[in-house]
Amino acid sequence: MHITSNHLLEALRSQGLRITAARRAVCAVVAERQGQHLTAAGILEDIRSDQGSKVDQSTVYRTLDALETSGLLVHSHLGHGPAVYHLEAEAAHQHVVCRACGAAVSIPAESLDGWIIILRETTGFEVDPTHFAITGLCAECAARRVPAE
Amino acid sequence: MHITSNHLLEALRSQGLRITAARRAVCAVVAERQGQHLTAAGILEDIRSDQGSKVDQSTVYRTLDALETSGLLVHSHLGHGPAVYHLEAEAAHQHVVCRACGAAVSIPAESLDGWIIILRETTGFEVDPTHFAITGLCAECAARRVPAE
DNA sequence: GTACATGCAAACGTTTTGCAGCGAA
DNA sequence: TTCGCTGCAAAACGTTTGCATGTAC
Repeated sequence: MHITSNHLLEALRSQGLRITAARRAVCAVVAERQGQHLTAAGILEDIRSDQGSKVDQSTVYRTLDALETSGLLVHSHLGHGPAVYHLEAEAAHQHVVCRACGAAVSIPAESLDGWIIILRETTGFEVDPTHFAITGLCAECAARRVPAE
Repeated sequence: MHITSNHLLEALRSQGLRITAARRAVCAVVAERQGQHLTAAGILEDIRSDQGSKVDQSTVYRTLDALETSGLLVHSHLGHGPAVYHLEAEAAHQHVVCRACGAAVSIPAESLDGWIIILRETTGFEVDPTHFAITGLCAECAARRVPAE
């Protein structure tokens, strides 16, 4: 599934919001970079360099917020650092991230299915199976350290 | 298992650190409030009200950091807001965080044990079972929205 | 006495907010 | 024309750091 900038703008319009140059710029970057982990700062820089236009950071945050309200975008806080945004409709990219070296390991999606179902039955919580990051230590870093932190 | 303030201070001493009034105050709160999700700000307030003494926030952070180095304390980032601290010796639990309302649900660590073991055997990755949050929708928010499945 | 720890204050990175003017509808 | 949106600047937030003083050992 491919989301275009127009899809995003249409979602904003259907919320009764106006289509402005700033919102076009943000949506263009979000559509262009889909599949990546976007940060507000990264989007801001893209707009400045790729498009040469100037949009304020507060406007970027406000637009991302509107896109989240529309349900097309979600953000997560993966530990330290800025929040990361990605399209809700993106393909699953489940991975675990090494907190020491930053390496990402892909894991089979099905392996968690049973647990997700149990969690839903016991707590009502709907785990988002398409996107979450788990931290830990990759094989290399685990061998180098005694797990502590 | 009950951890006392002295356990914590002893751990600091064995790192070659000095026992000071500020560290006593922080350890007292951590020991007293075990089982709860502590924040740096909450610890600071406890010290001020419960004990009437004054400790600077930077000292609280530095002491918590030292306790983490000792391995007795861990912290997690549950999305928005401040980091939460809890004793390592406490019953391990995962945090599941609602991406809509930010509510955090604690779940027993054992429910993931099988999966963690499989992951270690297949990829060598050592999941840190206390330091990650899984995103999803809590029961309330899931009921309010139709999940874009 | 000598490191080390502290309080203070200021800096930090990320995000939010107040406001006057601009611009989409 | 109207009200929503914008840029700007400043504040808010949680956390970290530099430094002179204080204190455990």
